[in-house]
Amino acid sequence: MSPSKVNKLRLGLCCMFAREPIKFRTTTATAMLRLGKRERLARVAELCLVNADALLAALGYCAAHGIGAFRVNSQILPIKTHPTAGYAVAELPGSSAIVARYRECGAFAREHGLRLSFHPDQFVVLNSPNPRTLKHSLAELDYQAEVAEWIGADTINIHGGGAYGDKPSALRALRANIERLPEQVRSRLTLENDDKVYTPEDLLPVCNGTGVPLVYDAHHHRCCPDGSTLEASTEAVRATWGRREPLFHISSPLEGWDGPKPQRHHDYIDAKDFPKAWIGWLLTVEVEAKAKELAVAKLQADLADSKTHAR
DNA sequence: AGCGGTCAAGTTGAT
DNA sequence: ATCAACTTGACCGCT
Repeated sequence: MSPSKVNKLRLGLCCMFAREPIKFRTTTATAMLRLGKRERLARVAELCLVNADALLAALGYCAAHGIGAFRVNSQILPIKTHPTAGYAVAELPGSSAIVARYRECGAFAREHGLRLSFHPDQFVVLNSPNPRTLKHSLAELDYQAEVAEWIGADTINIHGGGAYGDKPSALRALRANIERLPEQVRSRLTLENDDKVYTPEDLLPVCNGTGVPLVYDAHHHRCCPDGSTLEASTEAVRATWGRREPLFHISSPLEGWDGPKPQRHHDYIDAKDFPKAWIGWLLTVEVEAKAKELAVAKLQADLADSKTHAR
């Protein structure tokens, strides 16, 4: 295979660094609510600005080390949607400088061809029957879409949510709620197969029906299989992206595939776990491994190695 | 500086 | 019933 084919594939780093001294800060709602509103907003504004600087540093690291994508931490604006300690960006002292700093991150990413994504955490459940959970989920998506617009992130990736004992019904609820999303969220939204409820085959009809692409996680598919092979799912999933560059996830099991909890992530990626069917395509693969940038570097080297040493 | 308790939130499955 | 797992331990107040 030619080097140019391999080089179409870019690896992504998720949220944080293991060794490199680049840190994102956060706080707790409890601590902030001990303060008066004025002081609270000042403290939060400081963290938002510090995190913008950290993001710029993170992007600089990626650009310098051939890492083509970076996933942004959900707490980059700390406690943004908390019911009582949350805030609007415009309330923060120096808000225009904060936004300007994030837009600088966006400009840097664009100049260096870096792809940015968000992955709202487990509390964002678009098919929850609990109206408060749904409302909060929508608020969280709005917030992440706001920052995504500043920095030019093209994906906000979530899981299918709960099954609530009736998958077809839960999937209908998911689809209905996707269709009601505001454009700035929906245009970036993606769904990902998870490790215990929703497989690619479960989600593909929702994706094909709504135009929301599917983020294919090979590790989750191995933990929670359906009737489809990795190769067939790769093809079906790729089609949900249309002309956009697909985004996939890779990780390796902490204690092997036969260990007690194969869904737990290892520090590094075992090159044998990296699907050969993914090599040679224009594709982003986010590396979910605890050793973070060290794991990306190792996988870069292993993939380059498998290219030069004929199998 | 180091340490232990705490932290906003949902859902599932293992124990 | 409790708890760990999930993209990830980090923060805070105390000593």
